[in-house]
Amino acid sequence: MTGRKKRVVIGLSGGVDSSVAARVLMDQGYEVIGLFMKNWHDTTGVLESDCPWLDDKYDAEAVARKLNIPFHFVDLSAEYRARVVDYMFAEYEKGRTPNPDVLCNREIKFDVFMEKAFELGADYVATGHYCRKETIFTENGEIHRLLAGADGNKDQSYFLCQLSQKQLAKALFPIGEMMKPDVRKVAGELKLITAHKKDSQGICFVGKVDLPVFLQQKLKAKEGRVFLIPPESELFERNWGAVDENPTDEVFEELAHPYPFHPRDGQKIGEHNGAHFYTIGQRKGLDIGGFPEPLFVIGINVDYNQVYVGMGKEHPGLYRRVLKILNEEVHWIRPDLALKDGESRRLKIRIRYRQPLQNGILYQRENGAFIVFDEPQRGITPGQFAAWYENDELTGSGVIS
RNA sequence: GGUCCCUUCGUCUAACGGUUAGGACACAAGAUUUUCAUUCUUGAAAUAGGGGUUCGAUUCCCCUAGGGACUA
Repeated sequence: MTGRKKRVVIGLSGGVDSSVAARVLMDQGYEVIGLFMKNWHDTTGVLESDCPWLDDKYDAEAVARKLNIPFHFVDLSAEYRARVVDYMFAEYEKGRTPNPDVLCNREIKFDVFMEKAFELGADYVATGHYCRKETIFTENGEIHRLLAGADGNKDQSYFLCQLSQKQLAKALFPIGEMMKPDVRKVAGELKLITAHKKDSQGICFVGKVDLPVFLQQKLKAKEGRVFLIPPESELFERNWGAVDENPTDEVFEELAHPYPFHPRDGQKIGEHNGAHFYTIGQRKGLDIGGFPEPLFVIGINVDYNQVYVGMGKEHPGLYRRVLKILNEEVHWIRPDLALKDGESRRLKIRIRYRQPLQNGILYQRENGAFIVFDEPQRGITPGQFAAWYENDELTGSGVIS
């Protein structure tokens, strides 16, 4: 069983994190191979650089050379478009707000890319994510735990919330124990070209985009109306407390439902360019001024092409205590910890990247899973992922309905 | 048709005859952020037009262009 070194393919992105991750693997005694993937080249709606992927490839290659590891290149553009970008368009078209990067990890990095890595003889696939994996052994076999990164400020476990045990089994996260400043420091000491490169932002592989422009490749703009809903609307008179004691399925369903706005609930205050370009909680881009406090999107209806807004950051339309996840969209990274119908468990949840973990209870019912937060949550947005943690372990996630 | 009252950044508005004409929202640019958002900082931006009176006019007066439950 000894002898040959374990071979790891590291996804070199051309950034600092994966660069240092490669080095860490070498220090840990693995045979390391760098593999760069090209996933996107279209620049429609992309701000900044015209050809970012080529710059990144150059940097990744330079890093591989510096570390003296083999470098390979793979073009996954077709798969990325089919499994990430098309999903994005489809979700926005339905009036939901997708998280392409979560899909990118599930469908590309830890699927198609992983397959390519295996073709190179890999035992494991590594990435520069700030998160940790721990494997425990039980009588039922190995169980892989996805843990938050040691650097609480950079923890990226959220983006991996849709991974499976099978994917996790082959994954390594070399920098999960490190703090970001230390990663940069190491890169500097190694004189890696990526040492002082700015962290990437925006959609992974695509970059920072002007979303309406990007989406207009596929979704057409069409003028619709914007309605202002007063905070005292009866729509907000929900008895949130009902969910704290023996809630029925009806109570769950009612409280987890987005507010059903209708034009008669408010007044028309402007026009927009397509309801599917907006998301819950959004402030910028409405182009409606003159109100004493900012307006936030509190609802969108793509069937009637309507956008509903509320004034002020405390508007009740921005808050809810309950969300629903369809049964088929409940995903347990730890199937062994999955709740059975009728069960519930107290845990911590976040509904977007970098949101501080929130206390709440997950209820598994016959008609779906429901998360009840201790405190009302701002901007619960259909299409986004709710990820739940038990201590510092991400045990499951699901798409918000 | 008469006697009145209004007119300031894109919008809503503030300014004893003396201010770099202020603020909020919107917008823009940066910062933060491997989703979408949020948040933070900075910036650009106006006295309807024309005449007066005053050392000095957004402010007072007079004319031309847009709104008001007094008038057979």
